[in-house]
Amino acid sequence: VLAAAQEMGYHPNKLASALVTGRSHAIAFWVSQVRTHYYTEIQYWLQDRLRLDGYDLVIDPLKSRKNDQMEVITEPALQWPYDGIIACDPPFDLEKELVDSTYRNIPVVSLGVFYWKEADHVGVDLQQGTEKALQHILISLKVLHLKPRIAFVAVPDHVAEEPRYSAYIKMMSQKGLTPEFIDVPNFDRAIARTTIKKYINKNGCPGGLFCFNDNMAVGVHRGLRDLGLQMPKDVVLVGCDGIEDTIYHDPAISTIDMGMDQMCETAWTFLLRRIQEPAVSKQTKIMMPKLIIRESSDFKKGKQR
Amino acid sequence: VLAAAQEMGYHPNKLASALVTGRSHAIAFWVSQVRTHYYTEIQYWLQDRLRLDGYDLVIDPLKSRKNDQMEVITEPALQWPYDGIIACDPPFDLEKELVDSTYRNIPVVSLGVFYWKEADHVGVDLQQGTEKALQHILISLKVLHLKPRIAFVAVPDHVAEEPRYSAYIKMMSQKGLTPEFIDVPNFDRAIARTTIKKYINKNGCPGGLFCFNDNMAVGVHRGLRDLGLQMPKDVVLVGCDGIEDTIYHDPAISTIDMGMDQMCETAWTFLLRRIQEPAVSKQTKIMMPKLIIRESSDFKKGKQR
DNA sequence: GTGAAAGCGCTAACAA
DNA sequence: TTGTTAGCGCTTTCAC
Repeated sequence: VLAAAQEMGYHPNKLASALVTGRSHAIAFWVSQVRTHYYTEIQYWLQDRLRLDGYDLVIDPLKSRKNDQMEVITEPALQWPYDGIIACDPPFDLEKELVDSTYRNIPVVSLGVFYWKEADHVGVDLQQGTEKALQHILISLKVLHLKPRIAFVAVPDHVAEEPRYSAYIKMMSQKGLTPEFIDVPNFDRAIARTTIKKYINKNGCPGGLFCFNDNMAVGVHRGLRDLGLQMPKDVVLVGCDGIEDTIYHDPAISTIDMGMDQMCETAWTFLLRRIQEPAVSKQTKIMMPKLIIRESSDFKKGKQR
Repeated sequence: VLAAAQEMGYHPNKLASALVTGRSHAIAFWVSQVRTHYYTEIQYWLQDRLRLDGYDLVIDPLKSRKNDQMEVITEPALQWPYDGIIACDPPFDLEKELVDSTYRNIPVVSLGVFYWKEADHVGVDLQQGTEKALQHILISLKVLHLKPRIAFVAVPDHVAEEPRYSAYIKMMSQKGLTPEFIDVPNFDRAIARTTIKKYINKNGCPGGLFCFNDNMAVGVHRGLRDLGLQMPKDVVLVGCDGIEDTIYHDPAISTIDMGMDQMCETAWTFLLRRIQEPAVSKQTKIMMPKLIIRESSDFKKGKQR
């Protein structure tokens, strides 16, 4: 009988079953910064993982094209009756939506550097990660006889309540150094590349550069190479996120590894648990990132070259 | 009234409406090679574009984890009653499924280097693209006084009925050169990196390297740099796909640009048309890729360095 | 055990 | 125009 059904091209209609059971087996993935490899890697991890449990991940970017090319934050569509929502670095102004969805009994788990403290979340303690990175940069600068000038490369609007930012400020004042900001208008690699070049031509090159994320670090890396600057001999570079690409640039880029695999795994465990047991008490985990030292900042490598 | 509905947290249930109208506004995206930036870029293009027309893209990878880490090709789930399917470089053994879905009246459009000739498709003529690339490599080799040894870096299983492969064979015999294959077990960047190093240590370095795709080109690029080889002075490198990352490596990697944006736009136009008018006659387009010459193969740059 | 019937939340067709 | 109703394809329940 089943074989005959197969032959006739029968496929069960998931829609109908979802309608009656109230379980769509669809999970929404909310992202605001879609077009960076960091979010892509997270998406892959999640997708792969959810599939093992028979769930689909529907990407629901919080940005979209208006008119022709502009990108604006939109309200999440939430059209499907999702069984759950995974919110990746949700913007703070979205908390309302998050409340709404828990009100509608759609479980939410947020993950990343930003997270929603009042619900299940998997966070990353970038305060510590950043401190380690800056300490490492300072040592490298000393060994390589570079000037103790460490600049922070970031998009100014995204710096409020930011652990990277506050750790940077704190560390600079602790060490008696002047904070130096290289402001980039957006997260584009191309913009980072041109911005760093303009900045250095105008202000000279800081000894160390700490970038908000790896995407910008890649752009900055390229800009430095355009100027013929060598890492770590002339300047020490460290990014943040831990995307795989950082390995393949030359020199390989040091970064703060957020441990995406663990982060995703834990977030999904939390969400699945809450789907199955809505009343379970709040689930929380804060992860410790790891500093990965590569050629772009490693003074040992610097001496050889 | 509508305001009141909003207040009470009413959201229409897309499932129910889809069930009755027979329109889910969900499009399946079939990919076999998910974890490369090429497919990611395509996914972004499509997602962004579909959203303008109110459609969701559900990623339906044709590979998934078996047991713990193995990846195997699975039958596409096709659980949702998709309004259409976008099949990106579908493997030939999947044609049966594609027939099935058209039989079930789900429109399919395939796009990429591989495509399904019997239905709507947007193809890319890589035969021509590869020829241009190889001609360019030959010129660079001559100008840079490198030996006329051009190797093709690819995964052997994926080379059957392949325009890159056949164009390479053809061009080599035309020029009286011996084809040289660097076989890489899979599409991983890490594998490409180690493989190229082993190969060169054993066989010496070819003057030119043509890589099956940009992902492998990035791995190869890194391997060459590990060996201290300089591009294009010591070896000339060209990839294929046109992913943005190729710009950011140093030296920037030459590539064959498939014109993803145009490809995606056209594919979606075709699919939407067929959804609205199922009887429309077969829609077909073959695009011409562009060779983008960058530092990794540009003899002009080569002389400066 | 096997079979009929109710109903999930909508839309579309029809009646008033 | 407005209100009522049938039914999309399943699952679940309840009767047999």
